[in-house]
Amino acid sequence: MTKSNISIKELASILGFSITTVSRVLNGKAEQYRIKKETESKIQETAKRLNYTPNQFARSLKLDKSETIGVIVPDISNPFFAEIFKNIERGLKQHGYAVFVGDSNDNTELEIDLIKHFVARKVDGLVIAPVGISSTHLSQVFKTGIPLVSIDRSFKNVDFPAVTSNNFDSAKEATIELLKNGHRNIALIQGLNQSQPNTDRVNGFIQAMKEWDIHPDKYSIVGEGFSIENGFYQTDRLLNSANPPTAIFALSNLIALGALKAISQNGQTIPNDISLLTFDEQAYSAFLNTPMTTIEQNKVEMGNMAVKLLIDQICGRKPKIGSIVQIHSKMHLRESIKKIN
Amino acid sequence: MTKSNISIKELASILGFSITTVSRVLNGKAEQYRIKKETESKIQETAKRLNYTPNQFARSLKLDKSETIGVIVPDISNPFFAEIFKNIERGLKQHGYAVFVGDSNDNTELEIDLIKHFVARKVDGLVIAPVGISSTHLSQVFKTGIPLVSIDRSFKNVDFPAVTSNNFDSAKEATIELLKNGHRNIALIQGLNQSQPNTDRVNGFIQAMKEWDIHPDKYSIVGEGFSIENGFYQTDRLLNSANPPTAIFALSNLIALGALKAISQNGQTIPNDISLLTFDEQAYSAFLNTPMTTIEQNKVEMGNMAVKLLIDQICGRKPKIGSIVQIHSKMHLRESIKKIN
DNA sequence: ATGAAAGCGCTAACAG
DNA sequence: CTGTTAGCGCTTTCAT
Repeated sequence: MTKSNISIKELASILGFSITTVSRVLNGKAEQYRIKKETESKIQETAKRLNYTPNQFARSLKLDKSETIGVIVPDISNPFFAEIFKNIERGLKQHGYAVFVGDSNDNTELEIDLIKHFVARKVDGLVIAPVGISSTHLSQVFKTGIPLVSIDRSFKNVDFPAVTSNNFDSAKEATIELLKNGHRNIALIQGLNQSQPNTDRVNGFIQAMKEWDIHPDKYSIVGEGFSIENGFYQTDRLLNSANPPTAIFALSNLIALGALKAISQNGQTIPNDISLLTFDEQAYSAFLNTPMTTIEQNKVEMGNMAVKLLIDQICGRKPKIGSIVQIHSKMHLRESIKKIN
Repeated sequence: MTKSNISIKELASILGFSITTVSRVLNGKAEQYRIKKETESKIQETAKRLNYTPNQFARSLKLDKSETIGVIVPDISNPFFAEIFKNIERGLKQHGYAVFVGDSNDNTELEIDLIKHFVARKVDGLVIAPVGISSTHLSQVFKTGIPLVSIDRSFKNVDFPAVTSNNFDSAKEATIELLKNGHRNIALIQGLNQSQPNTDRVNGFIQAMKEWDIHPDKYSIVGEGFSIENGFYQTDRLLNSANPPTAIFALSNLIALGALKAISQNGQTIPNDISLLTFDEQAYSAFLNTPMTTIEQNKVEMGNMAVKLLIDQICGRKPKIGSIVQIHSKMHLRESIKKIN
């Protein structure tokens, strides 16, 4: 239904030049084909005056590329993904791409569906924050030759590049912060088991404990999802257990929110009764009654790197097999950790 | 660079039918052209087997429509817009559209730019959460025949439809809640002056005051932006003024966050020292030290309605001039308002 | 019940 | 320095 604009053909006939010449000028190839300066400026000027815009479909059909990228996230209403996305969109736009978004709603079927959809529309590349654990569908598209980068989550034994946070190191660093403050009986509330970021974080936690010679009997690892409910349930259970922890390490902001609720319902306060530390800096983190110590993933860098890795592929620079770029996170030390002896 | 799929031409030659026949079957027009059942099923079957997918560009070029919608938001990392967007994307996908997103970064120039970009890509329609106060560029595209609906903000004297919250009514209702609890000296901290939602909310507030016969000298309206900084600055000022308010009504979640900080820095607590009420329900609203009373806009309904209004236009149902659909908001009464006498 | 052929708007190989 | 022309993959008018 879009109102049809002027075509290159009409433009040519109005100007009295051939289609080719017009096309060349409009594609910045005047120099290359030694087109007269006068001709060039005349064409440029009339094109502008008549508000000529090239028909993308004809272009894409001819060139077999769309100048379009598909981005898929598990949940765009999650600020973490929204912020990453914002940076990806900005970067891609600067490179002249329009971006399709799909929200997979944390559902692999939907993710596969979206990929097909985008492939049918001949996107020049794909940036995907994958739902989960399986990656075969991703390898499949990548093998058909579509540039691809995965973000937030990576996979083993896979050809396409990924950008993630340094989950292992930052979890370890955060744990050490707890240890330095005298905590030993620490409870880690984890997110989705088996997902790569969760595994890395858990391993970082365990490594710190190992290095400080804390016996596994001393601490606990519980939980099974990045949700408020999981955070609430586990914290409530921990607080009412025989040997409640002195500190809780939550692996996501939602888990922390659930923990907050359980702590307050149990009549306890942070950090007097219990210390709390969490992944994911949020706008409100510093504004909670007790400003929260958090680990902030660098969403700007992650987005930028994803764009770079994608553009590299599009320009024919093949990624090193299994290349995973880790972006450094940053800890915000605030008042939710109590020093004990 | 996308790996070229099989074309209708190849398909035809493999099958031994003409391109025309194949095209007809694949477009579900077998019946209409009385194509033999046998022929039809043979074509369908091979198409599926060879994994044929039509080339969208060729289709779009021929049909002059893209089955694509452009959506523009001022800030996708703002959960309010992200959630609305999520619903829009879902609805549009169900109608077979792919959706381009643009983030205007609260900048009208960028918004105009994105519109041009999307128009050049011949989107079949546009959903825009406009940055601001001017709407001439919107009227312009709409006049060229591109279906358009604006969301969150509406404009006067404009032909395209809009969906917003019932800002006036919900602000009035919220104010009355404060009044019923005995508050008179209320400070309203507003957002972007002159923007339609802000104006409506301020007017709702004033109307409530009028109906309760509260003289304008009693209350105050301050502030000039939907930001944390504005919330902090104004609250700090109010708390240290000669006649501090007993309640603050914040017109956005960010303003409330700033207020929270100022209140805590001044050594005061909610609701003992001061009551607080705010627009925008957030994941953390109920988890703050004092669970916050909020006004939640119905983002699901807003998104769905925007999709409906757009599809209506695409299907040729012209919108009533100046039609603005208002979606009802909902108040969450929690513990941040103190009853005083 | 099926096909031939034109044409959507553009680029690029080939031809001066 | 500029032009002619083929063809990208599809839909559709006109023929048969």
